[in-house]
Amino acid sequence: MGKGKNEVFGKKIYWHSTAHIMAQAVKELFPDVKLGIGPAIESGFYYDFDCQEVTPDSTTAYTFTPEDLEKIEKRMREIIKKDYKFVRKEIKKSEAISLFKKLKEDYKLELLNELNKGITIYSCDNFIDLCEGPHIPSTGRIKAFKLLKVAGAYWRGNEKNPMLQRIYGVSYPSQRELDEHLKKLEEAKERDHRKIGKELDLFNIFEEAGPGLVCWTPKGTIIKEIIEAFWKEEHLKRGYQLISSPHIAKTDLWKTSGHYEYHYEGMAELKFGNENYVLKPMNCLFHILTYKTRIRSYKELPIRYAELGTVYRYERSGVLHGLMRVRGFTQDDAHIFCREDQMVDELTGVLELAQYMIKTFKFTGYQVDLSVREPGARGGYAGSDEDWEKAEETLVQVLEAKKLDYKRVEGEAVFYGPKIDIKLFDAIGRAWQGPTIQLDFNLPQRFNITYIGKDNKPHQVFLIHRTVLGAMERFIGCLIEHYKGAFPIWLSPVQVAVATISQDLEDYANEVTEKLKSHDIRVQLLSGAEKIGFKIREASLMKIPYILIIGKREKIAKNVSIRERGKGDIGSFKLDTFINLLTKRIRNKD
RNA sequence: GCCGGCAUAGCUCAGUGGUAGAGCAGCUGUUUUGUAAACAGCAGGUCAUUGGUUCGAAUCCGAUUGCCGGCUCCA
Repeated sequence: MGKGKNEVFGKKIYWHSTAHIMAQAVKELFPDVKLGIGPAIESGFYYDFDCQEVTPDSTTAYTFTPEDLEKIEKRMREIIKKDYKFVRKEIKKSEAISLFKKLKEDYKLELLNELNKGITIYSCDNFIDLCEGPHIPSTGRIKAFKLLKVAGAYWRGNEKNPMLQRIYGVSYPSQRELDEHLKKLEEAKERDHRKIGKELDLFNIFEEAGPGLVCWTPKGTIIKEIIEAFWKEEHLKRGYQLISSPHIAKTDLWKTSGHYEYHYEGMAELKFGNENYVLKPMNCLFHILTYKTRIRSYKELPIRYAELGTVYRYERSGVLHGLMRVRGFTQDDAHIFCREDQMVDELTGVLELAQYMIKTFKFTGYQVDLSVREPGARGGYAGSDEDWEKAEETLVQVLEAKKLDYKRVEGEAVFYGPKIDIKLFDAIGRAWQGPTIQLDFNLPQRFNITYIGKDNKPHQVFLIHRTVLGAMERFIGCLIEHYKGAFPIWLSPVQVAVATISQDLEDYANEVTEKLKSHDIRVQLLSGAEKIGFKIREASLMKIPYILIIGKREKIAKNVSIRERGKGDIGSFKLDTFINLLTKRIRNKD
C-alpha cells in the first residue's frame, strides 16, 4: 500500500476488517466475552473484549495469554480461508436493540443508545457486529496479519469504567509488507533512547534515588549544557531576560495561585522549619513576583523572563518513561508580560523561536495542535467567553500567518487558557508534547498583575507561558531517538577520537590531542596497547564523529588520517586543515 | 493508579526443585600492532527485596519495589 490519500483510507478499511475477523475468532473461542470496540489505528487495529464472564466464578476477569493469541490467530486463518462475505445491513434502532440484547452485547447496547439514525450492522458467517463500516468484500482479502500484544484498556477510556482486554494487531495484503512492518518495529527498538542512553553512557535513573529522577553522566551533561548555552544565547538575542528562582516556596503562595487545590495530586508539600512549603511544580509564580516588584509602565512592556527551571511533579507510577516522562525535569520556561496590542507580535516571536529550535535540531516530523476549550463546557474555565474567543482568534491568526498546518483539538486546553502545542515523535511514533505556548487568563487576575497605561490607569497584563523545547529531559530523549545516538558534531560529547597504531606514537598523538583541545574541541585519546581495529570499533560504537588515526606515516608527514562517521576512511590531511573543517561544522551546527 | 509481562555478574543473556554459568567489560601478564573485537590467567553474584511451600527454591506460591507494553492521567 502506498501513501496516497485513497490508499491510506483503504488501509483503515483493511485493518478495521481484520479487527472484525479477530473479534469473530475470539467470540468463537470464548463465547462468553462481550465486545467493546475495534477500530483501525495509526498502524494497525485493536479490539476490546470484556472477559469477566469467561471465568464467571473468579473475582478477576480472564486475561488472554500468549497461547490464546496463537489460538486466535489460527482461528482467524480458518475464517480467512473460508472467504466469508462481509454483509452490510441497515436496521431500525429497535431491531438493533433487541438483536444485541439477545446477543448479550451490553457495550454495543450502550453505543446504540447514543445512535439515532443510519444504524448498520455487518455480518460475516455467523458473526454479527454493530458497525458503521465500510469493510472489505470478504475475509479472504486479508493475506498476512499478526496479533502483536494484549493490554488492559478502560471502556471508553474512562478509568471509572471496567477494564477490558485489548488485543492489538496489524495486517497487510502480502507477507512481504507485514515482514517489513515487523522489521521496522525491530529497528525502532534500536533507536530507543533508554537503550542508547545506557550504551553511550548519557544518563541514569537509579532505583535507589527514585523513579523518574534523572542523573546525567558527564557525557549527557555536555549535551545538556551545550543545548542550554545555545538556548540562553538565542533568548538574550530576542530580548528575553534570564532570571532564576528557588525550588520551593511557601504553600500559601500556591494557594493564592489556585495551584494548591487544582494540582494537589502532583504537588509535593514539605515541612521546612515550622512552615509548609511546596516543591515547585512550575516556575511561573516566581516570575510573577519578580514582575510585581514595582509598578510597571506600558512603556516597559513586553517583559520577557526566561529560566531553565527544574520542577517536580508526582506522576503516577505507570506513566513514567525513560527521559520522556519523569518526575523532576527542567523546563525551558519563559513568561511574557505584555499588552493586548502586543499579543500578536509576541506570539509570533515565540512561534518563530520554537520553529528555529526545531529546525536547528533538524527535527522533521512534528505536529502542531491548537488546544481549545471543550465546546459548551462552562464551569471550570478561567476567563470570560469573550476572552476565549478572542484568544483563539489571535492564535489562529498567528498560526495562519506562519502558514503552519495545525489541528484544532477541542477539550485539550488547560483551564486557564487556550494554547498551541507542538508534539515531537519518538522512534515508535508516540507523540510527546515539546514546545507549548499558553495564554493565561487566571494568574493575571489572581495576582492582580497590571501595568499603568497611557491613560494613567492600571490595566491587566496579558500573560504568555511558553517553552520552545519543552523540557530538557524529554527534548534530549527525542533528540537521542531522532539521531539514533549519532549526534551532530556540535552536540557530540566526544567530537574526535585520536587513535594510535602503536604505543611509541604517543608523543605525536599527545601533540595532536593538545592542539585540538586548544581549539575547544572535545577529544579523547586512545593510546592503549590495543590494535587499531579495536580502537576504531570502540570509537565507532560510541558514535564519535571523527577518528584520527596516528601511525608512523602520519607522524613523519605531520598529518592525520581521518575516518568520518558513516563514511569511513576519507584520507590524510594536515591537522590545521582538519581543525578548520571541524570548527566550521561546529559553528554551523552542521 | 489500572491490566498484563519481566527482574540471574558492570553490560547482554543461558540456567524449569538437587553445589550459580557464558560472552563482553574489569584487573594482571604477554603481544607493539595500519582502518569495526590479539592471546592467556585472575577476579566478580544474599539469583531485586521479603514471607511462605519443600528434606532441599534462581526455579513453585504470596506481598513489596523497580522496569517493559498498553490504558488512564498529564497547568
